[in-house]
Amino acid sequence: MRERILAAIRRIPRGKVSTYGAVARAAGHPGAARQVARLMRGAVDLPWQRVLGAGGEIKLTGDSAFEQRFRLQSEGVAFRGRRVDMKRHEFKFRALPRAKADKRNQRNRKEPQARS
DNA sequence: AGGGTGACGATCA
DNA sequence: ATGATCGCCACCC
Repeated sequence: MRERILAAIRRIPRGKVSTYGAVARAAGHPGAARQVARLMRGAVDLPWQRVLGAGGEIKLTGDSAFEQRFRLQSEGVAFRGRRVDMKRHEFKFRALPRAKADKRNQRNRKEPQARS
């Protein structure tokens, strides 16, 4: 579970954001939003600032909340009041990594290797 | 086993 | 918009 979640978070591109719940679902663990958050507390090398609460709200408190906002604005993410303008910056994951891989293969499928 | 906790989320007053 | 409530789930006493 840990790896799938971290992988999902790392897929969020610069200038885009997602939510704890969406990351959990994308990793194949619907309902595990809290675990996503928990997991980020020790993880290094992670674009943690791109993960927000539902609706684009920053769930951190105190200084870290300010830092998250600062880092997001630094990469071009616009806020509307206290929340991120999800309309413009929400990153949509493509189903499960599994299904995703299949689709990708299907599309790139043109190798005339089917002979024998 | 039992109870409390949280970078959550959906719902309702 | 704000606060309360409840469901959820892995951890940690």
